[in-house]
Amino acid sequence: MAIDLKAEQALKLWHEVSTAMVHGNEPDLTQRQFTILLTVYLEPPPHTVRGLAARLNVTKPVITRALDTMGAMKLLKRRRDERDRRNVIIQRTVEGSLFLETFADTVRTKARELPR
Amino acid sequence: MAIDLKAEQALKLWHEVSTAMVHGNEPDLTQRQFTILLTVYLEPPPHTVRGLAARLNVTKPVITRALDTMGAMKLLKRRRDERDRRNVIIQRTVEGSLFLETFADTVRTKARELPR
DNA sequence: CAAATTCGTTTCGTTCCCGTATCATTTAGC
DNA sequence: GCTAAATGATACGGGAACGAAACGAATTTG
Repeated sequence: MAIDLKAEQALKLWHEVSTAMVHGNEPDLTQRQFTILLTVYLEPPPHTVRGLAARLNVTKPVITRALDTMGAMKLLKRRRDERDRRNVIIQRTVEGSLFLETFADTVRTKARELPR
Repeated sequence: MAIDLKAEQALKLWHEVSTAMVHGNEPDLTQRQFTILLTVYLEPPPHTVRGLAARLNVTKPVITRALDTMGAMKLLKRRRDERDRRNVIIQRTVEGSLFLETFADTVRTKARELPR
């Protein structure tokens, strides 16, 4: 059975989750950074700087900088591709998985509490 | 019937909507700006700078600047409170309503297409 | 009516993100 | 081997957002 949302429910869901994130003290990621993080965790590897840039329609430095920032937060990590040492493979971390699990829980809770 | 999402569905929904927004050429709002916009459109008026700052746990200049930015985009507008001229009332606009309607449509479409 | 308070804005200095252009390293082609 | 191409990182200048503090205007208080 498909997930069917009314327009107001959709907005309310986004509002509550966003408010929870802004209000809380979780890592403060930009829209792009969060999108990059989700892409790495949801789409099949391997992920490269170039691939992510093309996938999200942004320039390469955007990806490099996002990896710097989120790498420092331990949400992602870089690894050299040994088969072609020009490439950098972006990998998940335990901390990143936990962060996204917590986020998913927030979404689920807010969705369940949505008025009909 | 409550909206019941699996963790993976929640992440996937966020990912697809975020990707659509990053990829598209819609107004580029920060997380905070978008949250402010949703608050103004979803919660009962009147909305003041001070009220929004307290509601979202941010400083007042954050609200003032967000109103500058989003006001220039015509997503919101300011009005003096004539009963107490120290206050500024934040109001919706037609453009803002349209923008959020389009956004809600994106969420609904992505939710409906979610795998089980 | 003078002083204190409230409200939104502005200023200041800082930090972060952006796109363009360029760089170093590695690989591929001849 | 030597040049050309590919990949990711970096330098640079510009713009936007940040928090803290100070400010002007309006209102409330004593």
